Amino acid sequence: MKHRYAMSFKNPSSFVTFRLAKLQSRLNAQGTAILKENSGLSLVEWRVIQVIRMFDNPSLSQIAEHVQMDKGQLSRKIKGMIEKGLLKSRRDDGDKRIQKLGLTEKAIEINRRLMPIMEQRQHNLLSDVTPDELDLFYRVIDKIEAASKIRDIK
Amino acid sequence: MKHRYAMSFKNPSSFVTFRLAKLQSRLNAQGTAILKENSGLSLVEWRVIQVIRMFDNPSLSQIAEHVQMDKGQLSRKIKGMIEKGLLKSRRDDGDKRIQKLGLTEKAIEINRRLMPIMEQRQHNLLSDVTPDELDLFYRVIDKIEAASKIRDIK
DNA sequence: ATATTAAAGTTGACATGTCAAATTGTTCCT
DNA sequence: AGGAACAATTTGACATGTCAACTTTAATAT
Repeated sequence: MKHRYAMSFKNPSSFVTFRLAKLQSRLNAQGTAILKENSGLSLVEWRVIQVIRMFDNPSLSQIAEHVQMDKGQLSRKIKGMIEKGLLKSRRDDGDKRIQKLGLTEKAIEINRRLMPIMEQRQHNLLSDVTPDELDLFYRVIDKIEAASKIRDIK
Repeated sequence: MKHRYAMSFKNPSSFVTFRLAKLQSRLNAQGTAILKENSGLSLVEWRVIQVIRMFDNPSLSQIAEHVQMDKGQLSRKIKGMIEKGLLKSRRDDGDKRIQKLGLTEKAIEINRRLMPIMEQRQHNLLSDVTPDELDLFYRVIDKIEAASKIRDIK
C-alpha cells in the first residue's frame, strides 16, 4: 500500500533520517558511557560479542553483515579483540579463506556480567513504550530498512 | 505507564539500540550516496544547511544542539563550509563570543536543487508506512530519546 | 584443465567522530 | 570595580568510519 505524504519540512526533523540520526547520536553516547563504566568494551566490541554469541562461530563477513559494518574496519577491530584476549579464531576446514570466530572465556565472563546491565538499560529505554507500540516500531524500522535497499532513487 | 518486557535476546536485534544502529548505518550509506551523486555535500553539511535554513541565523552551539553533534567537530566543519563558500558568519552584536551563521546564495541554490530529491527519497523510504504508523513511530522515538537522557542507569 | 570472475579478509589513505584542555568573552557575587 | 564561575568556540590527540586497492583461495565458464 502506497501513501502520499504532504510534507512540510518546517524543521529538520521532518526528515525521518534526521530524526533517527539525532536519536542514534544520543543512544551511542549513552551506550558508550554505560559500557565504559561497567567494562572496558567499546560499543562495537559489545555488538561483535553479541553477534558471535548468538550465531554459531560466524565468519568476519557474516558479522559484518549482521552489524552492517565495513569489513575493513571489522578486520582491524577483530584483530584488536583477539589481542585483548576476547576472541579466538580458527581457519575453516573447508574454505581456507574463512576464519571462524568464537568468544574466549574472558569474553563470556564479561558478557555474563554486562548482560543484566544492558537488559536493564533496554528496559529503561522502553519503559514508556507499550508492547504493541514496540511491535509496530520494529515493523516500521523493517519497512524503512527494506526501502533503503532499493537502489534507484530517481 | 510502565511495562515489563520478557526479553529473550536470542538475536542481537533484540536490543532496540542494535536494530536502530543497523538501520542508521544503511540510511547513512544511502544518504551519502544520494548527496554525492547530486551535489558535493556530505551528510553533515546537508544537515547543517537544513538547520540554518529552518532556524534564524543560529549559532554554532544551537546547531550542535539541533543536530546533536560535537561542538568541536562542528567548529571545524563550519570553518570548512565557510571556505567552500556555503556559509557566512558574523559576530553577534551583543555577545561577541557568538557567531551567527547564515547560508550563502550558493548554499541556497544547492539546497533548492537538492530539496526535491531528498523529499523524494523520504517519500520512497516511507512509501509502505501509513501516516498512523509514522505518527506512532515518531512518538516512540521521542519516548526512547527522552529515556536516553535520564542519567542514572542502575 | 585453465582462465575468468568472484568471495574473504587485509591494508593504506583519508574523513569523521569523541573527549578534554585551552581561549576568549560574559555574568554573577560581594 | 575585581574576581570566581560560566558560556561559546577552538584546538589537539586519538579512536572510528569509509573507500578502494590488493592478496589469497574458491567457484564458474568455456
